[in-house]
Amino acid sequence: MNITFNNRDPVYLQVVKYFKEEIATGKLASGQEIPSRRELAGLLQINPNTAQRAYKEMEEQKLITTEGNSPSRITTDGRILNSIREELIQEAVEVFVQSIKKIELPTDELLRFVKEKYESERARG
Amino acid sequence: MNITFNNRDPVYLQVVKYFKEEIATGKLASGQEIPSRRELAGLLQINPNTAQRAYKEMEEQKLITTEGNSPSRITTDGRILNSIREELIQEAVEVFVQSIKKIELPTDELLRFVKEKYESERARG
DNA sequence: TGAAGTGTACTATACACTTCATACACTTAG
DNA sequence: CTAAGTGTATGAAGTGTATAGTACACTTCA
Repeated sequence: MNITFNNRDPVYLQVVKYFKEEIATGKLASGQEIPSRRELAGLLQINPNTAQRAYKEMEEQKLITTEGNSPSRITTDGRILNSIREELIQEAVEVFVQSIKKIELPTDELLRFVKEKYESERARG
Repeated sequence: MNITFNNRDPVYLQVVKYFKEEIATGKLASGQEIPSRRELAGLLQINPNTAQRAYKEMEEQKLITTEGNSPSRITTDGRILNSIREELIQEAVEVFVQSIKKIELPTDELLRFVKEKYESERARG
């Protein structure tokens, strides 16, 4: 569990995004068990209610499923699993373009900035 | 005054960003007068205190200056004016890269997504 | 059977932040 | 001088999030 919270966004949404990223990168697989609410709360040092809220959000988005009181699992719905990666990318690109478009920067210049920053960031990570 | 507010970010910060964009694109020039707090509030349909807070924020960032109760003006400090554009770009790129880096997308693929979205957006605007 | 763990739900509280309402001192135009 | 407009300051109100505590039905397992 390698996750650091920022103060800007709600914790439960950051948890949701974390799980989406884990799925998108294959670190969490179809049908895989995930920690219980209380266990996750302990791992991340957050309140159990916050963990519950994150899981509830993921249930509604059909990322995970829960039957009775069995441990929750990553969904086995292939369409959803495949769409998560695409969704994360499109969402990030959308937000970025909206935030930058008023500057009226030439396309090649913009791409150069992105390429530079992205590669320097990947070199570290 | 062409500005639409979202519900996610504080209004006063959206106002600040709006002014920065106007400066970065040359629509607001060095030393130019800007509306009074109450006048801006009327134009944007916001509370005068919210306008005040936006102006206060811009004062602190030295984007605008106010002497006595004369109308506030865009700063004439060339270094600041030149840095605003760069700042907006770098900030947007930084946020974008941070939000996307965990997906581990090949660089060329990422650039293709950005290029596509950016150009389709500029075609409309 | 009984204890522990599970998901779920509810209320109450605290805190940070934004926005709103009001007031005050000052300057300027009529 | 008076009235309107200006910038500024202060406290109240509203909103959303996180936390705390409790409760209940259910399953699992010793």
